Amino acid sequence: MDYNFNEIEPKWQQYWRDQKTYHVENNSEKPHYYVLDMFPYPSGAGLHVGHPLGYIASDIYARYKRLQGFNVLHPMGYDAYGLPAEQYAIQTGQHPAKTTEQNIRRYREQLDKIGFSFDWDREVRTCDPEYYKWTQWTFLQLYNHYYDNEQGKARPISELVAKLEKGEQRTESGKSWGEMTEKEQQDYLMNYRLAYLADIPVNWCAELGTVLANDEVVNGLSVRGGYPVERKLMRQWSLRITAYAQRLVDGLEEVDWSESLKEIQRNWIGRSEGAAVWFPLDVKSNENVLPGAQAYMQQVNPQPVPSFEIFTTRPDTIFGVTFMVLCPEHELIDQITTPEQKAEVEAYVTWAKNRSERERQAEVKKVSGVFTGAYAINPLTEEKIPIWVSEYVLAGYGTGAIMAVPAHDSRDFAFARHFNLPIRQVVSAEKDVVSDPATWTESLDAKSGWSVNSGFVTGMKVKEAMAAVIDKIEKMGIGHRTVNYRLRDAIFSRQRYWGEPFPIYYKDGIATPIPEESLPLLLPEISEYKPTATGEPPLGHADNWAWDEEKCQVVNKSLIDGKKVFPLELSTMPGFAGSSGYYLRYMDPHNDKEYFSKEAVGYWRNVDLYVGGAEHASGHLIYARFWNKFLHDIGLSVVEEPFQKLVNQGMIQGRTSFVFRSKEDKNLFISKNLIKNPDDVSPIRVDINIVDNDILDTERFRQWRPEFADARFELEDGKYVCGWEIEKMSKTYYNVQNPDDLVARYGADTLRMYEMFLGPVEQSKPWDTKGIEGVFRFFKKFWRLFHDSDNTLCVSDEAPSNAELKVLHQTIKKVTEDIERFSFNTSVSTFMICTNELATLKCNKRTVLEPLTILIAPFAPHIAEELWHLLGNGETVCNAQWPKFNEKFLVEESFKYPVSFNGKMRFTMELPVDCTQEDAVAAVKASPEAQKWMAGKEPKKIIFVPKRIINIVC
RNA sequence: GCGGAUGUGGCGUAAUUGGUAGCCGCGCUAGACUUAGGAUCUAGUUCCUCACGGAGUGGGGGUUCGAGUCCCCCCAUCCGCACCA
Repeated sequence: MDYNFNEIEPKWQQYWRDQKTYHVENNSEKPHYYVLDMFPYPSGAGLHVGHPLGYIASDIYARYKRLQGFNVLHPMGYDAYGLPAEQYAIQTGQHPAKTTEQNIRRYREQLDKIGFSFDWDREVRTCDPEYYKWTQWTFLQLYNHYYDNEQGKARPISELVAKLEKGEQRTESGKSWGEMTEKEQQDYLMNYRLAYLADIPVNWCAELGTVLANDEVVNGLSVRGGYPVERKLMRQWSLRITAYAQRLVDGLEEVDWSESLKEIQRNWIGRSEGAAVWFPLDVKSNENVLPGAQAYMQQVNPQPVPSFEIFTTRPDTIFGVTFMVLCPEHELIDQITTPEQKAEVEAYVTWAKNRSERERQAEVKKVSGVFTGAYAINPLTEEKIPIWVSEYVLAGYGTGAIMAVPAHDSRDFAFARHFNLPIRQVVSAEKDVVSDPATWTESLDAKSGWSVNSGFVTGMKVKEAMAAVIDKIEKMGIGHRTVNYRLRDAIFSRQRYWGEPFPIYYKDGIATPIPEESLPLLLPEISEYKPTATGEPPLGHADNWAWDEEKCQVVNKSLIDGKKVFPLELSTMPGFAGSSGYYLRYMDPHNDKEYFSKEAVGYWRNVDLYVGGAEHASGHLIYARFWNKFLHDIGLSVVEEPFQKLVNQGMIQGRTSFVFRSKEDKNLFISKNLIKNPDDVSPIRVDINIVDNDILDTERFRQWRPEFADARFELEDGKYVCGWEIEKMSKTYYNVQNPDDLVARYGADTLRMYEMFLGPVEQSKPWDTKGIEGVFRFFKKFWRLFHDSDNTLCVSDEAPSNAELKVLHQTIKKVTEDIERFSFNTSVSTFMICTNELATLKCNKRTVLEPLTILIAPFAPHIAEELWHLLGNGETVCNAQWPKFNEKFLVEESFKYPVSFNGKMRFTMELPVDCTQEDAVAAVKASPEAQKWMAGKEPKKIIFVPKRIINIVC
């Protein structure tokens, strides 16, 4: 064995540990660079080959930057709170801390084998009290701040109180601040705090026994586990992330992220511009039922006549309104419904409210609704329009009421058709072309064209009409320009055990923070991880879970007296709490006085490069941006956007292998290409470990499962060929490729290089072990450049030839450019070409090979380190200097030594515009430069275009 | 339905950024050395054709001296959102 990775890799991994090679200090003369990976949740299944993909890419970049002379922060940690550990605890009674600890140890072992350059001294774990102290601390800061819309940033809640005391800010109820009771004041402030408690409709998952955030629910099912989720009104902690909606949209302009990811975030925030308009109720036609409604509406809106507020993005279509629709939850329904319609409306509202999210979403296309009997007045046309109630209007968006323009909104159109309501065209695609909407099969929704039948805006383009209508509405005092966001506040409570406790206790029903000095508030031990018999969250089982205000400490809850000792909050924080600020903590992970010091954040600023999966687009990446913006407002983080450049690595899918069992004979398995009719066989997934290049190891297959012991095979050319399909990598599909096995067989360097060679980092691709042999072969060849056939070092100090130098400098140039563009697959190719060419040239010159070990060090650190030392260098290749390429060998010298990367050489010279092929050939042959370049050889082919020659193939 | 992305040999991919396709690797074919090889080396490998030659980057059109690359229209696949007024 010549290239012995089994010996090399553990040796240098130990060396790096001993020498603390990757230890990073917070101050340096060198420029700083921060490379971060999304830290993993340590699941019980361990790593599969998909996990390290991003880590390898970021490690290459971090090592490269270090060689370029940067002080590089490249940390790793664990997102250790989470549902699986708790579910496991419920089933087995094992403390989640214990399983988490075990899983972390396994992850660390696996990571270490791959040779990453993490500074493990900076490791953080979200479940560590040293760490979650600062998660709790940030929560208290959020609780103690509100968003000041005038200054456009978070300010201490005490400033708001001061304004209220001075009477500078009116309270909505009309009571002055001084007249309010303590409880009323606190309730009032809750409407402003950035972390607040409120009764809100939440996503309740009965199976998991907890509420979930919007991004944790997909199609009415929980992301974890896939259990049904229903809407329920509950008193929950929330984060007022909506206050930052505009800044979250604007900030996307500042960062270097992929367009698709920015787009996902923009859609999630869902900014839409439009107008809010008051539609007055038609009082005359409703007089008999309206005294209550009138009083109510006069109270909630400043209009002289009782009115409904609607939101629209198409104010230009206001002349086409033929009815109004309220959501079933709308508070005015009861008041306006006429006695004749009452029974029907109530039945509908009850039915709608009891439907689950899933039912609603599954039946989106079904039209339902009911007429209230009441009418409103279109404020511009003064027409009387009927008011309906329907599910398709959502309570959570806008005002829960819409003006319906069936001609120009497909949902309104469907509704109008179903209930036979009038449809009126007010926009035409081409100027002045109108038709009878009765003949339409669909509405004209596009925000383009011209207004028709629209009073004073008739003839205007849609865009102008929008502006004109809003101006008019504002002048009339019945509405205004406004912006709406789809983004909702983030629900922050979880009815779980394994998460950060809230540093909050309840004094006379008022949420009260525990003093900052008493943090962290430790997660208590409990006997059982399930909810309590009374339906309280698991923390209800904790005996030591009450707060003694005098002693400032946690005490047994039997001591609760309502005077000094009070109950503590029973829910815990969600997963995204701990992951929202971890990148800042890495800067100063052992600081017990502050979240992180001003010096540390002043030096590192923000993450320069963040690598991770795109699945966090609408979760973690929004929450972290919000978190960071808040910390920026209160003067902690120095850059508003936390992640400057973001690279999303693609998912690695599994390639599942199948055997085909005959339906007639249970013991007969037919090779893929011998199947006559697919219906005659049933495909069965087989473990990819007993399949090699789609060829089944029939012996091992018989041993794999008892039921296959008597298997017989119909072979082609003596082989059993399996079928395959690309699926998610999962244990149950037997298609999981474990990195440890590959490291054992080929070494970490080969695994690293091969994962990069697979294709662009950003692309999702199936795992396929086939090609790894090629990379392994490359390393053996590379090793042989330095060694004789008897495996002794054979590097010479002779001066290299220009041909050799040309190969080296081309490699330096190409690899440097590739790393900068994050195109690691092409760098691997470059190394292979370089090695092949040097082997052909029989190059063994130190001045060529030594820089090469540095170039390959980011990709294959172990072999690079070994060769570096074999060449007689001390210290570590990790601190070497990245070689610079010399143009001389790329341009001038290439004339003499036309070694080329793709078998073609390029030569450019000026030619007349009307030059023919013959003229060009003659001109080339006559040119001294070209002659020099071709070095006496005859050109085989000259490809030219007017003005210049492109390729000359010798 | 809306939004985003992608489409190149048997397969993963590359293409000097608009320059005359298929680099590198896998696989395959032939050969060499070998007791043997799933080791190593050499040559070949887009397709059609014995060959000459021709076709060719999902399909169709366009711009250009020149298009895998730019523009328009389809088709297919993947991802995200989904009654958001």
